[in-house]
Amino acid sequence: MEENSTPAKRPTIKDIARESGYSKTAVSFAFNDPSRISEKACRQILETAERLGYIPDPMARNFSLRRHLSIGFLLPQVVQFSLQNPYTLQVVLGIGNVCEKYGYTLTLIPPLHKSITEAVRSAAVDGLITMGMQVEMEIVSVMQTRLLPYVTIDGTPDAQMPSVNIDDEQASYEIMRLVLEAGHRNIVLVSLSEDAFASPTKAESVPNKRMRGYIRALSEAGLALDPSQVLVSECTMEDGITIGKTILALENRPTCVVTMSDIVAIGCILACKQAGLSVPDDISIVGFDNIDESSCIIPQLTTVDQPAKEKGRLAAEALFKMINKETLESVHMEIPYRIIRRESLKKL
Amino acid sequence: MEENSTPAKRPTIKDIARESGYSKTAVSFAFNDPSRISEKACRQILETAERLGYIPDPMARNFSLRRHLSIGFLLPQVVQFSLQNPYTLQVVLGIGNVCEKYGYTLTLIPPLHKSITEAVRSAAVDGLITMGMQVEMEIVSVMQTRLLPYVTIDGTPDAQMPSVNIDDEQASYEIMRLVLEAGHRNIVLVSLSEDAFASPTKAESVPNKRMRGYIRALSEAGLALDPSQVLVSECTMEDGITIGKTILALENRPTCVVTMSDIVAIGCILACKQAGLSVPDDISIVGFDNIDESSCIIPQLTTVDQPAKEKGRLAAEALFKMINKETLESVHMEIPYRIIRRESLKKL
DNA sequence: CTCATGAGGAAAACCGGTTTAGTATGAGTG
DNA sequence: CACTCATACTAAACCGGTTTTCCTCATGAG
Repeated sequence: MEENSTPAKRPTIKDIARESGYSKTAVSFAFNDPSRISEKACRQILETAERLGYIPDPMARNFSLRRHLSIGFLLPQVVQFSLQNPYTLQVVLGIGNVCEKYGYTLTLIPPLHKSITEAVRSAAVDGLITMGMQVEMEIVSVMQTRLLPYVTIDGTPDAQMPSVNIDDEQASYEIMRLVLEAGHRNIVLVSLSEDAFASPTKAESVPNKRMRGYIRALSEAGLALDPSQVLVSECTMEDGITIGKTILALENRPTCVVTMSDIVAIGCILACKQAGLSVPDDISIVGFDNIDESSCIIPQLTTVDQPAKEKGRLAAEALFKMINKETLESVHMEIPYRIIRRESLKKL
Repeated sequence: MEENSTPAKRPTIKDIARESGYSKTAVSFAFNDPSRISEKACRQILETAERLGYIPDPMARNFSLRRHLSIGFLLPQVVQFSLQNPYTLQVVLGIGNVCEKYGYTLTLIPPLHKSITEAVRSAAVDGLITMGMQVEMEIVSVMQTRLLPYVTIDGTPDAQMPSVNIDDEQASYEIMRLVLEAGHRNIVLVSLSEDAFASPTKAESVPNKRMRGYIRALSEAGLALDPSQVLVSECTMEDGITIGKTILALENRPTCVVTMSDIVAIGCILACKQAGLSVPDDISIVGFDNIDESSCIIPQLTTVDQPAKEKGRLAAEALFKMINKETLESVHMEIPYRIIRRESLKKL
């Protein structure tokens, strides 16, 4: 207010020190530990600060204290897709609740123009939660070099890689058995495209684990998997619709479509409805995740229930333990899932 | 790797300078502006950095460069509620897309234990987007004192308050006219509770503007508004269900419920379904926002379509203009809305 | 009276980068 | 040959806080 000619500059701790007649140290104490100075000094300093409009620079504080008070969530896809997938959203919610509890903010980190690697190099956070990460990835070594704590959800458990997962292979095996027991033999599988974090060896990626589960059930039933039975989809409803149309156009239309994501499954259902087909009378559809929408849509979706919010919560709690140095070793959490049988799978 | 006995410390620019035989300045140039040094020096420095596992500290860089490379979104409620409301989520998506474009991260800022004021004081961001903010609020003066650019969505336009809005009063007026034209006279209004940012004078808050629109339409039809006709709800589906039950228990059950939020309206619909009542045959329900779910639910919801993602986009674009000092004055954007007439409103 | 103690506060180092100001060297120029 | 200029580099200041170290002085105990 006083200095209205200059382009407006915030007062610093030094200004308050000078103006109040005390030292920088005293000003710092007035804000952080008033017991260290006299009441009179504290009062005068705070009054001066108020008068000059001084608010301690958060960046300078955090820099000095070597902390960010924020944890990062590395978006698996562009913002749009990531948050539009209810499964991912629930994960974010779980993380966010924990952040709230600890008084931290949650930084959403989109893959930058540059690259994900660059995003991780420059991320201003105390720890990072990622989805679908595997040890071989470049960003892992970046996080390690930065000594940045991290936890991955739906990634590959490893000594170097704290993780939160369900038993994807077993869950997939079980739901495929359900499909087979319902009498289906002509089945199309819809896998998920490995997203942003492309990796050389994806043997242990979630889509691969699930695929192994499917295949195991199929081969126990004496069925081999023909590559033409497998399609790949982005994890979006739009892509689910596209895939649905593709499937309906197949000359040998399957009796059941097994997807790795409810949001894709719902896309398929919509495609069927648009084509005038009935689910499950004309074609059965199976999902994965059990998002809220899956119990609302008609027909209700047969799927694997996995507690997304809980995954986020556990990952975040583990991350905070690491940030606070309460944990030294890499923890691996495997949480329960449930097979949910509903209308979209019909007995032949 | 070399120093495995000590508790692991990251090398700093000074270490690289010493180890490579060049100065800190040279190391800085090697990473930021290689043209300023010789190729040989650059090569040696980068090689040393690689060998020692040096990654420039983002915090120190940002501090030195006086920037955060992140913008903040002040959550209007706890994380859980904010992101579970599809309207808010779309706003976040719109903001996120712009952040992505500019290579910024998006920091979600929950109201801290401390207080929202404390959260804003210590937010490590280059600018802030808020919802429902009004000039009188304490956080506004904090942002001004911090010289932190900000834009509010669904807040009160003001010389001090850049904003993105629709014409809430007119939209509400129009949808209420629709209700009245359909013959309804026994109407209950469900307003929204003013959230976290309590304010002394809320004359211009969005709920109040909408209420004015409703009242104008009502009085034009010769109807006065009895306070008992107005209920207040949190902006969550759960609270919508509760409100719905409350309404159904009224002795003089209304023929139409007009809400200020689709998510609340959907809650009411669910409450009606649970009670075995038909919407709209037994009771009509009207919403606001036109979230995606509103066109999926049965009955489809009569509502006001407002472009949530676009609101987020515009707010973020304006904010970046302010951050980059391209705009000096406070901008106010008012964008179009559309009245959407669908099944949930029945003609009497 | 002497000495230990503790309170209150200041000076300076520190966090890890960027940037300004300045130096040494060698090439080009009239 | 003296002068200018560009190149390649360094030292030191700087960003705005926190924290360590140290000084001074008043107080109370022995």
